[in-house]
Formats: sequence, C-alpha cells, structure tokens
Amino acid sequence: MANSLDTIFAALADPTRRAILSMLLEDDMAVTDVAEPFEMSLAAISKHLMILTRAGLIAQEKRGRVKWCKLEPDAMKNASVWMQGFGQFEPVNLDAFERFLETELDTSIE
Amino acid sequence: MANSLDTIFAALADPTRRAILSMLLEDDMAVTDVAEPFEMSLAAISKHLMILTRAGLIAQEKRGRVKWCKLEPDAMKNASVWMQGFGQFEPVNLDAFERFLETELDTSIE
DNA sequence: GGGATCGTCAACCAAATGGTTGAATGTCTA
DNA sequence: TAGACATTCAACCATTTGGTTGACGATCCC
Repeated sequence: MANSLDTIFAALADPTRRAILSMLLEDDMAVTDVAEPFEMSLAAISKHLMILTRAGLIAQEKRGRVKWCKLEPDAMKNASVWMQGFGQFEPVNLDAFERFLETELDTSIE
Repeated sequence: MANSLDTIFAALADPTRRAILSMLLEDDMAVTDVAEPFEMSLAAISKHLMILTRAGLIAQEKRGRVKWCKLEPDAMKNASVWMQGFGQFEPVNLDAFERFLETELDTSIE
C-alpha cells in the first residue's frame, strides 16, 4: 500500500532524502537541480526521488524534458499523527525546525 | 550521535518495532512478554529492542534476571518537530491514532 | 548444588539498500 | 537533421538488515 508508515519512515531515514525534502520546502525543482549540491551521481539522486515519490512525500511531473519535483506535505500527516500519540510535545517551535534544517543540510550535503 | 533522525526514523520504519512501541504505550514489559505475541524468535525481538534502545525510543532496565522495557516518548520529539515543519497538520486526532494502532497490530503481529 | 528461566552472543543466511558506470530514451534547439 | 541536454534503465558491487539456530552467562528457587 502506498503512503504506509513503512515506506514513509524508511524514506525519511536517509539524510540525503531529508535534505532533498528540505530543499523542496523552498521551491519546486528539476531533478538536475536537486542533484547539483550533492556529490553523488545523478542516477543515485533519481533513485532517491523515486523512493520519496513511492512514499508519497513528493510528486513528480514531467514538462518537456524536465521533470519537476514538488513537496507533497500531506503524506507526512499519517506519520505525524502516529508519532504524536506517544507523547504530548510542545507546540511546534519553528526556530528549532530551522536550526534542524541548517545542521541537516551541512552534514548531509557532502 | 544517538537520537539522530537517521536512527529514529530507521527504527520506526519496521512494523514489528512500531508494534512493540504500541504495546509499551500500555505498560512497561519484560523482554519475554514483548516477544510473546510475535512469531519470530526471542533473539530477533532482542535485536529489535536493541535498535529501539539505540534510537532512544525505549529504555531497558535490568532487575534481577528480568529486563524491563519502557517507552521513552521524548526521543520522538525531535523527529516530530522536524516533520511538522513540512505542513500544518490538524490538531492531533486521537481516534485516528487508535485506529492506526489496531490495524498496525493486526498486520504486524502474525 | 542443580535445574528451570531470562536474555544475549556468535555465526550464519537471504534479501534489501545505496552507490557506481555506461548505455538508452526522449526532448529541445540551432 | 544533428547535437546537446534531462532523466532513467540495467548490470553490477559492497554493506546493512532482519531473520535463524545453538551455545552461553546470569539469576531465581527447590
């Protein structure tokens, strides 16, 4: 089944894929542009994007020869609901979130 | 680093481990009792518990010959904050959460 | 002490994962 | 039409993962 917790959490477990999601938070991007900051091959990034797509975390739309990737934030909702059942967390702290993004990008883009 | 998003999401990606966390939501349990509803070996469950412990999602404490496992809900907080940055989700729906638990237990305990 | 119980360790195995390279496909543009 | 560009496919490789079994170290209790 698509959007299962299995595939969503597995997709999120990889730092490269989380970095890609963070990048897409800014704007939609073409595959080549997604791949640019990473040191791995374009084919590897293509595989990562396929995994994110199968998990429902992003959507890909081909226009001409360019395939655009955009965030699909609803897919994380199931997982988020599941997680929040385990504790009452403080209201979302967006400052903390932005610090996460910075350190994540620093450590995963290499 | 312990409690990194890598290890937390990887730990959550396995249905057996999520089922274990759901069971521990009810009460602390000994390793043998955790293993009881599953069809796999005790050694396999022991490995799963080690992965959950390394991720910081549970804590294990040995009293006598029995090792007690208890939920450590704070560890999910980082991951939850990270996820919520990607969208404004509705306030937590605990009914939906309980339905998740039921279907998850049905499909992962075999 | 001796036997049952609790849990882990070690060695092993099959399958999945994350990466590579090179060829192939499709599309734009001069 | 030819070439450049965007992306994926296919084959391959090393490592990790999730499971098994059997032996082992503690601990409880008679």
